[in-house]
Amino acid sequence: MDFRTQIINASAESYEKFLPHISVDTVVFGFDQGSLRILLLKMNYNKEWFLPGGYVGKNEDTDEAVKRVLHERSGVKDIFLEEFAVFGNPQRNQQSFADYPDTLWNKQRFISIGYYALVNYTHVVPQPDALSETCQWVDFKEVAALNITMDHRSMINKALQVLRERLSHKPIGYNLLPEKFTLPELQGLYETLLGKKLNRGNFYRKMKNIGILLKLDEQRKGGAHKAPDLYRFNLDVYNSILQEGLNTW
Amino acid sequence: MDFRTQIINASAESYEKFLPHISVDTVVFGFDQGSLRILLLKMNYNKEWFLPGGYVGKNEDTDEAVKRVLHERSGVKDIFLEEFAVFGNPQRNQQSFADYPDTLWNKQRFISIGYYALVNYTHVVPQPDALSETCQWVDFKEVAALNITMDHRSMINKALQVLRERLSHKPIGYNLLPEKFTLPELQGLYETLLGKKLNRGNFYRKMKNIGILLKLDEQRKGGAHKAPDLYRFNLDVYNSILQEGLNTW
DNA sequence: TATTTTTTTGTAATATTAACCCAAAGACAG
DNA sequence: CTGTCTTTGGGTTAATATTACAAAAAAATA
Repeated sequence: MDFRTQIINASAESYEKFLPHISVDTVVFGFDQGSLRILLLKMNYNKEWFLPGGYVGKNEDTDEAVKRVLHERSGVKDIFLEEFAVFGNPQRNQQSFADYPDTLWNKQRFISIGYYALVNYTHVVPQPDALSETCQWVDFKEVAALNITMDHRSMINKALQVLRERLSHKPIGYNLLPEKFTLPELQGLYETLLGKKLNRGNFYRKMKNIGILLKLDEQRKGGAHKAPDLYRFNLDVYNSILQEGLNTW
Repeated sequence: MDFRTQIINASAESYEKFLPHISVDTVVFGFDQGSLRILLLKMNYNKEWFLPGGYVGKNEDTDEAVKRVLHERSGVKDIFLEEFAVFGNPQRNQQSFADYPDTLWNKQRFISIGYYALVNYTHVVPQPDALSETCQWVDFKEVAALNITMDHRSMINKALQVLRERLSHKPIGYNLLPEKFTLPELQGLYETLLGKKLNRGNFYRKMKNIGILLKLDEQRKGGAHKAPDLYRFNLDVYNSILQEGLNTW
């Protein structure tokens, strides 16, 4: 079955199952070896890259819709999700599928709800959908060079901007790091998310003062040089700060 | 024309003009005499209070839709707006209009995009719509005692929570205060938004260090006691910080 | 009308606390 | 031993909290 037939068949089904005019798109952040990565797909149709996304079932919660879509793309359930912006320009997907009939599901005007997700890189098995030639992790630094569809580039940038702002109000790391991790690894995560270096001594002290770290009685052996201490998060404290926020002012 | 006829007539028109299943609701914040107020309407139908809101035209930007709605409710154009959350629970408006036919526009499942607006209290002339008995400013402290429809109370709380978080990354006041204002007034605004007292000396120094204030060569006469200096915002600096954000970390 | 009282503003001086930077000590591989 | 990386501690600077006080203006008093 060729791409055209596929997408026209899917169209009819989508009108049945989903709310019209509403889509969700997700910027999935992963962290591996000190670099920030996002999950992208590449369309068969026009070879453009795009974010994992989908539509909201007629009786489905929007958050659940995103979780369903991400489970299909990554094999992971229970993903940490937050809405970060809505993209409601009526022209945003106007040029898409120009050579298809106007009644095609995909040619509707879509208001897209933007989510970001934080996932453990190692748990993800990227799975392309039927209309994509690939689904893979892309280093954030390489995103600038890609041909990205519609407004998905600005979605990515906005997601990171909002994530950075929330970084000063909420703890982060539980969803991006393995269960046991070292302080240099946590610092590396913050540095890549913020895009700048932080002072080591201050970072250690700050993290310890927040009170979300539990030092384990073991160390990460095997690497060259001194073995760093392993930590895990104190989930009680972590979650309560996620709720109440760190106070500024 | 009675309420029932009215709403059924409006229904047909809404199906023509608006995107289905999508609504916008706005928490309009105003500031007067040291107290925080929000704009609320009271439904004729069931006497419940609700936020000014509406629907998105089939070829209208979501932000524009909110501006249109707020212009109708307040007479004000060029309102400062930010999206703060999406409310997508499929049950959120389930009980509404139980005694009306299922085909009624208002009985659809709606995913609502939540905005907050910051407006100059004195510029607003509240205007009820055809289905409401009143549209008025309500002191934020009195909101808790009101009978509020659907999830609009949690919308209000969430709006204030997000606004407080953004307060440490963005300047505020230009949209809520008169053009010329005093430092005690600005401090009062921050205190009511944050819900706590701030130290005078530190607040003064902090504000002056940010560099968004211009001290005028005049004072607020007429009140009792010492006449405070008048200030206005340095809009160039103000807007650039709105864009780039105040840096934490 | 002149003077005092009261209250708030604007700012300075000081103490306390937190953030920041640097470098020494500890640990481990080679 | 040596080099490199992790931790920790000390010293410094910046931010915040506390206190104090003079200046200003309306209101009260004489």
